[in-house]
Amino acid sequence: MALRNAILATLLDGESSGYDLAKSFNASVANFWTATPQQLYRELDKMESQGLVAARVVEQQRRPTKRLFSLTDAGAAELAEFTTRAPKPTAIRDELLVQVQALEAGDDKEVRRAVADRMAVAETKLKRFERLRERLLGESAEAEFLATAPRVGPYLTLARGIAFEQENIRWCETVLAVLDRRAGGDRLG
Amino acid sequence: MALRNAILATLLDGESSGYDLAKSFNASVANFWTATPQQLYRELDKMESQGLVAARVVEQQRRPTKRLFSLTDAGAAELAEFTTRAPKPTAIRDELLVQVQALEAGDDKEVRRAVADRMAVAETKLKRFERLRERLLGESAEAEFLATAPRVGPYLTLARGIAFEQENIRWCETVLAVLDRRAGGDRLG
DNA sequence: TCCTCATAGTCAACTTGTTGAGTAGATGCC
DNA sequence: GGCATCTACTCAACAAGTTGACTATGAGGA
Repeated sequence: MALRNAILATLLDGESSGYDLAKSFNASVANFWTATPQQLYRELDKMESQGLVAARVVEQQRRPTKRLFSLTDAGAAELAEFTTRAPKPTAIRDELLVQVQALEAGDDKEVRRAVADRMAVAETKLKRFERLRERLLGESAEAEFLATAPRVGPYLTLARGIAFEQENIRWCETVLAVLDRRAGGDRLG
Repeated sequence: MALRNAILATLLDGESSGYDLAKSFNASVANFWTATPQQLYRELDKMESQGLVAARVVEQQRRPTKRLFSLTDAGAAELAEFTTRAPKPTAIRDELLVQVQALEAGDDKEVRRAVADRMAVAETKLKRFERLRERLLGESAEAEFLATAPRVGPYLTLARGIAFEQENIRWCETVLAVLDRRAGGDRLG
C-alpha cells in the first residue's frame, strides 16, 4: 500500500503520465521510494479502476498518445487516511553491506571496487539532490522557508535523502581507508 | 539472491537454527537486511537442496527438535562469488517519508506522532547497536581493531547502521521542530 | 489450574517487486 | 540513409516478501 500512496503523494504536484512518474521516481521520489515503470503502470490501472485517480487521454502530435493521471477526491481521502496509519518500521537493505559483511570470506579487491563505485553514485545523487534543494528554497533562507512555505513535506524528505547520501559517502571513505590500510599491512607483514 | 547471501554471511559466525537466524535478523543483521521467519525457512530449505548449507538435526530434551545449518564449501564459494558481483543500487524505502511527503494533504498531528514514535525506535536501536559495538571492540581502541582484527566486515556494517540511526534521530528532531513551529504559527495567525 | 511466553518450526495464500521482450512513431546524428 | 534514442506505453513470467493460521512442548507466574 505504500507504493500506491507514494504515487498519490506525487500527484499532489499535479497530473502526470505514467512515463513522467517513472522519471520522477528516479529523481525526487527516489529519496524515499523506488519503483519500476511496470509497477507504476500496474498500480495506476488498479487505482483508476478504484476511482483513486482519474485518467485523461491526451492525443499528441508527433508523440504517442498518453494518459494523464490526477488525484480524485477519493484518492486525496485515501492519502489523508494513509497519513494516520502507523508506518512500517524501516531499515537499510543493501547488497553492498551484505558484501562488506562477508568481506573476509570474499574477494576484497572486488568489494573495494564496489564501495568506490557506490561512493561515486552517492556523490552524483547528492549533487542532484542539492540542486533540487536550491530550486525548492528559491530565494528563501532555510529557516524562513520552513516557517512560511505552504508545503514543507517535499523539502523535509529531500533533507533526509541528502543526509543519507552524505552518510553513505562518509561510510564509503571509512571502508576504503580501512581496506587500504589492511592491504598495506599485508604487504609489509 | 541477496537474502541467500545474507544468510550465508551470517553462517560465517557458526552454525545456526532457522529460529536463531530469525532472531539475529532482528538484531545484528538488521543493519543491512531484514527477513521474516518464513523467508528464512523457505530459503534455508532451498539452499539445503542445492548443497549450499548442511543441516544437522539436534534432538533436545525439554525443547522441540531443531535443525542446525552450517556453511558447506559450495556455500562458501557462492558467497565468495557474490562479493564479486555488482551490488544493486539502494535507496531509502520508508513509509514514514511517504507520509511526511504528503504532510500538507494529511493529518499533521498523526504524522507528528509517527515521527516521534520513529525517533524512539531509532534511539532504542542505536543503543542496541552501540552495545554490540562495544562487545565487538572488546578491549581494543577502534583504530587498533580496524588494523588488526581478523574480521572487520561485521564492524563496518554495524558502523553503517549506527550512522543511519543517528541520522534518523537528527532528522526526526528537525521534523518535530518544524511541525511545532508551524503549528504555533497557526495558532498565532 | 490456566494462561502466557519461548522454542522450533510448517503451510497456504497473497501482495509486491523484477526482468525481459515487444510495439510504434518521431527526432537527432553521423 | 540508416541507426540509435526518446516518448509512451503493454504483456507475461517469475522472484521475493508478507500475513495469518496452525502444531507441539515446556517453563513460569497468578
